[in-house]
Amino acid sequence: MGRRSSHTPEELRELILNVSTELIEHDGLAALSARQIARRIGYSAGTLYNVFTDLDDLILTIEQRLLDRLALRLSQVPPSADPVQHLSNLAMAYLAFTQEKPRLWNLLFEHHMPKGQAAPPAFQARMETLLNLVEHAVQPLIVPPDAARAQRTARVLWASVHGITSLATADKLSNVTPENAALLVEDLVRTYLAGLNHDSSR
Amino acid sequence: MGRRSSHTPEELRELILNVSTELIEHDGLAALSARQIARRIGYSAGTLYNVFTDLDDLILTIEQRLLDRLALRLSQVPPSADPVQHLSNLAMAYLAFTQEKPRLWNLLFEHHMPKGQAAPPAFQARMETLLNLVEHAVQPLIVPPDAARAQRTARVLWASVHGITSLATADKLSNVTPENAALLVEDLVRTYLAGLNHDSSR
DNA sequence: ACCTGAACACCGTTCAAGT
DNA sequence: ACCTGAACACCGTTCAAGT
Repeated sequence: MGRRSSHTPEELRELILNVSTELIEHDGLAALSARQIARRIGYSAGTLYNVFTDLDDLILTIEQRLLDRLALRLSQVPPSADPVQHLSNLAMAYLAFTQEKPRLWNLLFEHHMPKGQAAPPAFQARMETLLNLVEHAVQPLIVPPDAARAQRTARVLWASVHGITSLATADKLSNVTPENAALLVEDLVRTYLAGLNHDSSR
Repeated sequence: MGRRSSHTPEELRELILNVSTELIEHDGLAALSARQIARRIGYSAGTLYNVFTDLDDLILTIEQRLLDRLALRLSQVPPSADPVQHLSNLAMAYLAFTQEKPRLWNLLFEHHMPKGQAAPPAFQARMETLLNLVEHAVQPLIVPPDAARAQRTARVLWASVHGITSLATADKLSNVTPENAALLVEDLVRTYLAGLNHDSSR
């Protein structure tokens, strides 16, 4: 039928991303299909391939936007005089963010790169940004200052909070539910941080 | 063509489970398909549905076997006089187990129940068994004894170690890799446990 | 009783042909 | 330049028909 031109390329791209995001949040990654997206935006499936190289490309774009939104959210957490309180606030903001659209957030961990392929640099850069935020918040608690230890601490915290939130969302672990995830995250952060300067193995 | 009878029902069931496990470990859950399994076992796809109600049923069976093997492995961790050391050993055994067949282990978190459906009781029972093992190991560290606190502590530990191992496997978080996952797990367990009796918020 | 093969309603991706 | 529709090689699942 030739050009329809009812949308600019940018509009079309947004349209595809929005519809895809809705599909994922509503029914999970498994419900996402090129043909389904096409149906909803009123184009043929082939058109998707003018805008994205393939579904992986589309999905990675959604993931990156999600990370950007999380970074924005975390950067808005008000500073706190007490570093422990600040880290707790960050963890809670993270938890709240993931629980707003749990299926969408889950996308980050359901979706895997093909084979041994690593995530693209743009993706990793966003992860770095988020980790740096945590690392910075952790610094004051590492005495004497130790860059390597701060790095490790930030990663342990990040991964642990991720573990709690993702199990809570999946509802596979008894008593690890969305309802008490906050309790567990709070426990983790406060107890782990309390242990930082009392660890006999340090 | 009618009955082939070259396998007893039990043999057929094992055959399907084994081939499926290999497919998942080799290429991930996405590579598992009824037709692919059928091809490899030399039956038609329809036969799978004589043995399992659907692919979800098959996958859940594999997951339960996996949890059984992990429970066996953890139960073989030699007792240790020091509770912290024992929990560290358990965490390391868990980590080692997940890294032996990372894609297979990932199945537990890639695969989701349809809609708001919960995991079947048999699945949850196995999870309980594993958690009880950790809970038991945690008891000596909770003074004075407090059942609720021990439960929470065990869940926080479990979910946190899960978070580290799963991020390490997915290779999405910089410096959280299979190579240094052990370092991070060790850090988490020792620091968190050190904080148990030094947490000012307790 | 057990198994097959065709059928149905789906996929992702490509690309010649149309405007 | 942009888009379509057909084509190709796949899916999960069901079920009449065969032995």
